Amino acid sequence: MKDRAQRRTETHQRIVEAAGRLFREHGIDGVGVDAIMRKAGLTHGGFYAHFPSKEALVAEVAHTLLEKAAERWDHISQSSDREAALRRIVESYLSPDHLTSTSACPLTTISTDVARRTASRGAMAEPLRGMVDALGRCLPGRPEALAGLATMVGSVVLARLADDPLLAAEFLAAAEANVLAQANTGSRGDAIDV
Amino acid sequence: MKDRAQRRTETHQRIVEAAGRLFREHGIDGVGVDAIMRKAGLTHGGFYAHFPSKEALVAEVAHTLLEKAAERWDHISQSSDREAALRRIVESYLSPDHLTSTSACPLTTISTDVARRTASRGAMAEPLRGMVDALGRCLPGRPEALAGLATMVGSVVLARLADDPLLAAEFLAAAEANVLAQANTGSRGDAIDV
DNA sequence: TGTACATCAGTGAACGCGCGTTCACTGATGTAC
DNA sequence: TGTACATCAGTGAACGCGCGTTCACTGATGTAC
Repeated sequence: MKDRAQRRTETHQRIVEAAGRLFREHGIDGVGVDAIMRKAGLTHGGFYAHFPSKEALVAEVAHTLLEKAAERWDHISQSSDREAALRRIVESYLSPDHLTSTSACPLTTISTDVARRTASRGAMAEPLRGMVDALGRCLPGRPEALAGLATMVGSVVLARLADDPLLAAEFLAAAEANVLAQANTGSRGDAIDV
Repeated sequence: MKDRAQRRTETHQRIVEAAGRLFREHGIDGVGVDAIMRKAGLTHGGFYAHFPSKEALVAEVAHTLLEKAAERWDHISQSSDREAALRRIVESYLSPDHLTSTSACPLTTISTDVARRTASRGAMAEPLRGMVDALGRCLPGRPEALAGLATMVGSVVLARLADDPLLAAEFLAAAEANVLAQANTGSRGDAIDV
């Protein structure tokens, strides 16, 4: 029974992992159950031994993907050197690789799709709060964390839409300057130059 | 011949308009040609008298929607009172109505869908540059405009995802403070309090 | 330990359905004389 | 101005296809004695 349960869990995670990659690359409606199961090394019929519906998978994938990102940020934000932690988060989020990676942040790839679906809307809410909290630990306050996350997500989305490496790089650089500058606002002192 | 051409153009625009609303509300893959034509007061077969394919419509809708937004911002940004112009743009973009409106900015609703489709990728690039330029006229420089647009787009997307009116309002308020504060950065002087 | 039976993750054919697209057609609007 | 013909925006039935889901089944792994 233990082997069985363990294998089952492993397969379940393999499906979630495969779907996570495919959803981010082609959009949720751009990927069928068949393609997901093939990527997970299985056939489509077995899908319903693991999920009641595709919508249930979407909700789990959305939550899982953002939860992992939240955990990473949480870990980094525990560092005693706040500015270094902020720089680590911001620089990796706003790196050129993030624009094309199949492991891109779900906030920049499937957030609008997820928000529209009643079944999965809300699945990302809790890890989203976690990301705001983690960022908040590296910045003067909560408003800076909320705006900082928004700036990063928006710049990645717009950089992809620009369809021009130069404009894309400008978006990322401008966002980086904006967020890093927030570290020195409010009670911490005067703004640095952007 | 003039009546015919005029009627044809009107119908064409009616289809684009209907598709624009439906795409933003349900996503591009969430709306069929049939639904679009019915909303435009026609039957689905007539669609191909106006567009070679659904993908062609997607590209035109994406471009048209953002072009209109760019023109609005461009007009506002011509004002002599830069700060008032900025406030007009920012406050309307970050109003609670923007979260649920069927005429929401396409950058916050269909940008990821559009960016993924080879046929429509790039359709929004030119009006996107226009929006950056317009915002730039109300802010000290180009980096502030790029970051400001990213912040506004990101905060609307995340506010929708929050699935909680309070957190949503926090995102919008934080973004508003961030962008308005940019008006006083760089060569213009020290930062105002957020 | 060996045997008989139970479980159940995974298979693959089949389903109904809605999609994007095609096409023969209609009938109102346009042109030619 | 009136008549005959041409045009073409729009109709609606039909198409092939891929989707999400179902289901009878298989066979490896588990349990009972």
